[in-house]
Amino acid sequence: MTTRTEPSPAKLTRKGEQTRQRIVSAAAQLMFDNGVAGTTMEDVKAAAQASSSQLYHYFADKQALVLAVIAYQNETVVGGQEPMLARLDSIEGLRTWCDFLVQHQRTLECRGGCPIGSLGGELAETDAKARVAVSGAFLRWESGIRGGLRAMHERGELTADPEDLALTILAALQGGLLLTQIHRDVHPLEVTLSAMIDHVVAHTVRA
Amino acid sequence: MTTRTEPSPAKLTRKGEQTRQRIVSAAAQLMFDNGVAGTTMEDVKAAAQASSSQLYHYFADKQALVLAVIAYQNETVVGGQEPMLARLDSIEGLRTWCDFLVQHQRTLECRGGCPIGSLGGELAETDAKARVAVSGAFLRWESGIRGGLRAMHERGELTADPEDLALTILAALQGGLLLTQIHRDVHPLEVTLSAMIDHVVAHTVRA
DNA sequence: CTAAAAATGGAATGTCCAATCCAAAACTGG
DNA sequence: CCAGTTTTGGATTGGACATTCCATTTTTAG
Repeated sequence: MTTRTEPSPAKLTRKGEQTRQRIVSAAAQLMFDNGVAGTTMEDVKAAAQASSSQLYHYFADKQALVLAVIAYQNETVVGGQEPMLARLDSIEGLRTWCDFLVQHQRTLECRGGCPIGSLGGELAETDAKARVAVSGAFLRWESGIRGGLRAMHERGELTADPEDLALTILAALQGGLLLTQIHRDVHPLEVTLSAMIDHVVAHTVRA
Repeated sequence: MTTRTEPSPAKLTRKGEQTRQRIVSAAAQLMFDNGVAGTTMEDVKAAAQASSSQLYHYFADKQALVLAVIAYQNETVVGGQEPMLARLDSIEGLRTWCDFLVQHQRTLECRGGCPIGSLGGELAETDAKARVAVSGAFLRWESGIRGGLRAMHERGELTADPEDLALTILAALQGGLLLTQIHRDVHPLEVTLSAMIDHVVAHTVRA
């Protein structure tokens, strides 16, 4: 017998799937722009061009929608970066990734911070499920970073512990993003990531 | 003529000052525990043993109370750390500070994250005044860290730029705190701060 | 083609909560 | 001690917002 832990709404038509997606991505955008508390179900309804029935047909309540948004950002943000993370097995790849992150913040005018970190910070103390979901997203992200570093390590180019290094880089990124968001200035992110590159280089032996 | 930018409630009796303080510190604790959105004025009323009249006598609205809480945490958290930050002019002092931060998180069972960073993350996109206030608190914090590093630099013990280093350390601390909060595990903070110490040491010439 | 299941429309409900108001009490300065 | 100011009590209000409900339309599967 299979234990049904998830109250998944059974079947989902193609159309249903589309509507659900429309709701989730609209909610994700709104929550990125205005925070979870700053986003009402009415806002989501309007942005997704949906009705109350639709919202509550696909999601039991707002919390369920929030969980779906976290999963969505996990896929979008972390998943979307994985190709680039796969090239983190060289200083060159690391530089490319950092440049991308800084450039992305410039594009956003330093608004919103990290889509995942922001959700985590806002929900950690009020929604245990959300906290765990964000935790999972961070683990996946960390794992992506670790992959390349591990390769460098196994090739003997990196002397430091790839595990610790990956965790440090993710933390520095999160902190840099937060300061950049608060100050509305990319400088903190630039300096912090630059220091991380420096830090990795310091533990690298010449090619 | 003096421009009155602040709608400060003019005179404040000793008793009034006490009541105000009681409200702010109760609100600060609640907002640390449950977030701003998760804290209602009723909660504050109950915790501070105050009435509606009192809340709205001392604060125009919830946003004004939030600003007061940010100022309070600025004093409490950053101000409270300044004695320790003053000793950041040696690796020894840096280690002591980091140990304190980690130990503090252990005491809190990794709950709440950074009292200032959390407020910033939650409010940055919805309350411009709050964002600026948090920005100020971070600048003060950064300045505190920078002081000691600058001393080391001027003594010729530190080769790296104290400005950039201070910013990096603050970012790493914030990121480490966030990950520690989300994962409910001090490990991320420990590893990250440890890497920062390592990073500073790498730019230090022997005594 | 038809019955069951899924998707949708849209009004309605009830709760929560920030903010207001009218007095009354306590305190301050002269 | 007295007039003015500050502080407090506590009921009330008005709106925002999550959620529910019932009817209707659309889609799926056999």
